[in-house]
Amino acid sequence: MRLSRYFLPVLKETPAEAQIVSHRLMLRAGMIRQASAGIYSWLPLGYTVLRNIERIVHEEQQRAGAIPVLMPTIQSADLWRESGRYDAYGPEMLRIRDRHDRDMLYGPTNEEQITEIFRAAASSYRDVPRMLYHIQWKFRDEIRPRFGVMRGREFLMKDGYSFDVDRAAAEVSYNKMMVSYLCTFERLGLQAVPMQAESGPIGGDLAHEFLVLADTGESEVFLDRAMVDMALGDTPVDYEDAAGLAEIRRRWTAPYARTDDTHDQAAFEAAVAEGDRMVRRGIEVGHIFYFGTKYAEPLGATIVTHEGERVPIHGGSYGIGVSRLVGALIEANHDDKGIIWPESVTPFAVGLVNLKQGDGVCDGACADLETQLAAAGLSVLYDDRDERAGAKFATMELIGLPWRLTVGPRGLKAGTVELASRRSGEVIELAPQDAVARLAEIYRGV
RNA sequence: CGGGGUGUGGCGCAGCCUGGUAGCGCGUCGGUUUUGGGUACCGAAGGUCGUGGGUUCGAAUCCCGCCGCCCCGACCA
Repeated sequence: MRLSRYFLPVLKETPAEAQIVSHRLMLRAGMIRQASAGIYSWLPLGYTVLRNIERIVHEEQQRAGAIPVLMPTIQSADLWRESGRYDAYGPEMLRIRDRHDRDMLYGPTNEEQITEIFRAAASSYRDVPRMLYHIQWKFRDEIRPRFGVMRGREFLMKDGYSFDVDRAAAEVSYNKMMVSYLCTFERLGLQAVPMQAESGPIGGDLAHEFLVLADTGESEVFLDRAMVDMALGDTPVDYEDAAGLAEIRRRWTAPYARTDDTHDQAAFEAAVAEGDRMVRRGIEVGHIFYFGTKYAEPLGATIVTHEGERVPIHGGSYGIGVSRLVGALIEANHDDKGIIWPESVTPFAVGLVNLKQGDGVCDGACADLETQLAAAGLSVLYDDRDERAGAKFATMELIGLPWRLTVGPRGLKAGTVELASRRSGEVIELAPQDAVARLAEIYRGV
């Protein structure tokens, strides 16, 4: 993509309304534009990142055995009356009336809908376990939307649902999702710590929130230092191995890690040595919980067991805030110059800066690089504007491309271009074809 | 919903107290400059001053209503 033909409305000055760094940088980098309070348009750069995150979530969900569907944003109130939540949900639910005066709503979540879909098709223990999920826009009429896409009213969420014959089986599904979440966040380059969450009406410990540590987080969190650099790394993940999944969950939930909702200071002090106690702030990016038969019972979603007994389906619900993750990623990856995208979500693999636009040799070298990068399957944003070098570098830094190729007459005389890392600042000079090979190597398997 | 702010070209702001018909910086456009970290100069375009009403010879400015947006609190991916 050539910048002269792209749509990238970057801002030199910081918009006054943006209070936190991710919001400021998203506006400045031309990723989003506010439509009204808590509602945003996604501009090309932001939309690309959003889709990249979506893609990773899709891949990891399906790897864990979840099956993609797509449910509507607008729902009928009838189902919600059946579950009893139409009245329970409160003003946060956007209620709409259609031309026939029927009560509709813009879905804040989809438990009712998915349960209705599943109950119509499932009749026996042979129909479970199943996990269905979708990535769809939600609307919650927050009292006070703020922080850009971190707390919007309209937001993109992955919500998944598991269906099992009993609690023990549901726990296996739960573990699959927990591990899937660990894999997902790790691929996104985020350290998201699973924390004991309020377990709701069912009890037990099958409820966790995943929090990214960041000073601008909305929740206060208490955790054992051991959680901070825990990583799956090369740990093999086999979603068919229930015992292995349970072991991963055990390991990741052993150290103390709780939000202020569930925090118990005495337990914290008993479990963690003073020097390892961390009190920080966190951004909630995921939430998994087992809700038992909460929806299956009122909605009559039942299956017949192997023994011939009709039982309500045991369900679980698993959310990832996809649009929020864009903000969380920036909160976790930025410096005073701008964003620093992880390779897994960057909108372009590399930025290309031509230091002498209009010079035949430089222009030609850049065009060659474009071709070679495309052949290697690498996306490139080529700043071909007639601009000063400093302005070009600053733009690349602001929008956070992790790698930058710089082409100038000085280097070309020696047959080299510069490859610079946004994260480390390191700059190396090498032949153009070697730079492409190096980038291909970096992005292999990302 | 309670408390505190704010609304003036695309962005950031001044002007408002003390009414006289709108200004600055950035950006944009046309030139010159051909640039190794936001270059300089010349020229230009662009504004129903959120909105409705009132006071006045005259309102961005004073008064009243409404709306939008932001911040602080209780809820949430």
